[in-house]
Amino acid sequence: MTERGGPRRVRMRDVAVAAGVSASTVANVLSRPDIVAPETRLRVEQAIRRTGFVRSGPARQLRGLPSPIVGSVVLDLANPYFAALNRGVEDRLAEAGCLLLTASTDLRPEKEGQLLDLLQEQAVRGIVIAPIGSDRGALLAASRRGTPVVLVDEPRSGLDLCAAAVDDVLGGRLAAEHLLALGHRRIAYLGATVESGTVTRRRAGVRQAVADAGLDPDDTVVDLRMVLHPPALVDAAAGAVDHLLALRPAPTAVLCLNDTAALGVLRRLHALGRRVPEDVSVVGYDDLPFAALLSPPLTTVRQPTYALGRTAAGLLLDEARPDHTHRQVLFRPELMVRSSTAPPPGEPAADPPPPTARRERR
Amino acid sequence: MTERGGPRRVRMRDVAVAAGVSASTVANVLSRPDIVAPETRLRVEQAIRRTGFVRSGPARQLRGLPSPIVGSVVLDLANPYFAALNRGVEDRLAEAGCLLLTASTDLRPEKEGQLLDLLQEQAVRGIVIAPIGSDRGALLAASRRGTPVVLVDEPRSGLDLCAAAVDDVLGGRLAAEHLLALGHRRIAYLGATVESGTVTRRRAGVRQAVADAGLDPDDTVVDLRMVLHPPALVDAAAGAVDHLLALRPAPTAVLCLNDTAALGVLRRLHALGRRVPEDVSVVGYDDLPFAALLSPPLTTVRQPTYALGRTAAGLLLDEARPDHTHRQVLFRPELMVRSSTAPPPGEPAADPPPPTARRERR
DNA sequence: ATGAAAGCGCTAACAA
DNA sequence: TTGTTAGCGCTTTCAT
Repeated sequence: MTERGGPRRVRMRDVAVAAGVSASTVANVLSRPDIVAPETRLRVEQAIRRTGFVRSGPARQLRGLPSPIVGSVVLDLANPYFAALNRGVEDRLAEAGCLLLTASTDLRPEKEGQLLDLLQEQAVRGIVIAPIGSDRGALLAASRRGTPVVLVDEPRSGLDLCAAAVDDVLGGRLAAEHLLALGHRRIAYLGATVESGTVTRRRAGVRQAVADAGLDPDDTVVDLRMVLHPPALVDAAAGAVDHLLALRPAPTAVLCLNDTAALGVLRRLHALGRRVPEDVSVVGYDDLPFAALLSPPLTTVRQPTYALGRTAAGLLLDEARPDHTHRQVLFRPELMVRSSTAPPPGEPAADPPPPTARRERR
Repeated sequence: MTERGGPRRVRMRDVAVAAGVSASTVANVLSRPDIVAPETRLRVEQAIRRTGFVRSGPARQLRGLPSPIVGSVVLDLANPYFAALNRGVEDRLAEAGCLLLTASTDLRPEKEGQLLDLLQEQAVRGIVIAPIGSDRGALLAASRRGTPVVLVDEPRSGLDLCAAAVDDVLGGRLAAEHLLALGHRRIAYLGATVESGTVTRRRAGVRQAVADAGLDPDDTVVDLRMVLHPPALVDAAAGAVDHLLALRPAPTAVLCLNDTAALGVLRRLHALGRRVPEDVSVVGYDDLPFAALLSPPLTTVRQPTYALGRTAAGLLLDEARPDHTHRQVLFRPELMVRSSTAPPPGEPAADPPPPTARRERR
């Protein structure tokens, strides 16, 4: 139908011939138009358009020019949290003319390792990664070999890398302090058997808050761990509710690893006829757009997701500068108190929320 | 601290020297290990590990090997619909050892054009695109020049390209038929001033259904169009509610362009003290995970989002086969009837929903 | 202002 | 079984 024999890619040479000049002149028109005679330039530009020439990125990279591609490795791009984070990264990079190549690890360290190799093979400009494996060695090695690596959602912990993270321990503390102030003394923390560092650190924050309140974390905090992956997170969370309700003494509140899990928890509690927050209090994490509109509106911890992504990208771009030094940017999470939390059953009126909390304006 | 003068990338030559062989032997160890003497192979493999060698993708591409990178161009990756779609694309590609490079157009045709150029410049293996501009010429040109292009969320319409799409007209029809059967005779369609083809086609489906019911679409369907971009979608949708309520005669139902917009509509209606569905019925689109958990649970149109992404990726991978012929895969949307829709105020009991609808199991 | 030439790191055909 | 060689398409001196 169209030309036979596979559409040969148009090269600079072809344009040169079409314009009656040499290849280097074509190159000059593209890279330093000012040093080409206006009339020649015009001829070349027309030839470029006429032939549909697109220059070859791979060839340019081979010549030593930097790739415009940055890699992003997240836990799961279908998770709205990472989607928003990634959008922040993408936007900041776009301002620098860069593109973002994203892949999900599904919390599997071996997949993370493969992706890291693949990205280095592509000679990307750098990598933004929310790591799951504990193998920081591979990250350090990549960085040392010339592929800058920026941690996101994970603190620097003394590593020779840049990092953009949220204070997860604080996030856990804020949520726990809120529940403790309401009078809860038996709190479930819904995590997973395989979970990211963020989730683990928040649990530590919860336990800290409990200890600071003079209570024993081992008595007060109940560890609930979902087995993920075959079931979708929201369903696994729903399933966890049955375990929760079977516990004795029964927890009066659940802290969920994120809003999506809270969604599943609410669904199952509704289905079982338990009232939220009268019978059980539920707290989410992330403050996704839908959190404020669930029934009841979800108390949750807000993270500056998009800004986090932008910041990580900014740190990565900065690595190209000669005077760059690795650094960490740490954001603060914020408790959003809504209607899914209340004093436990049989408790008098609540204390006021702690000063760090923000009660939502209408 | 580490080596001085920038960490020079390790090349095949370096490995060859370290192993005391030639570069081609190293290449052979990597590409056809079986033709290398076991003992030599071992020496080379050790040298590879010792030196931290990573082969150069750009150089391989220049030699004519295909890039493992596929480009994905969506309207907005922060939109959970596209995030899920993209995850489908990513997973299918991963099975073929490919990586996905995603960028958002924000519904801006000029950004779409730039991205297309950038991706072709990178000599990606192919492009999956949810197009916004009407400039199919650029897509066709890219395809003809050797970068396969697969349309997603957009029908083929006779173009010489593959496409994976959902029947949007049908989706609009289903939603409208449901409302008509409930007795609604004045229905608002909440779209945008700049909207994707999907949204436009659904409106057409709505009008068709109305016409088929013997009513005049111009009287029955009210066009509500949000100005997007400065305000986030959910806020813009909330704002549109005020316009909606000012209309005379007032619509008794709103069809929203997606679930996120429906979120905003519900929020504002609640804030204004209107009851859903008693005063106004609301219908979303996409059936995102939170839709079933809003108050009230949202009637919406489900799309096979993840499958759509997988299919698109599959079509793209198929383009590499010599006997490939372009084709379209069309999915059917499905109406999910929940509690945000009911007969209009002052209407007797509802007719049963049309046979295409699915009433959710508890 | 333009062109000739070298070479980036790799692969594949061919020679040894 | 291993090594030699000739480019892939481009950028960049360095002539002209």
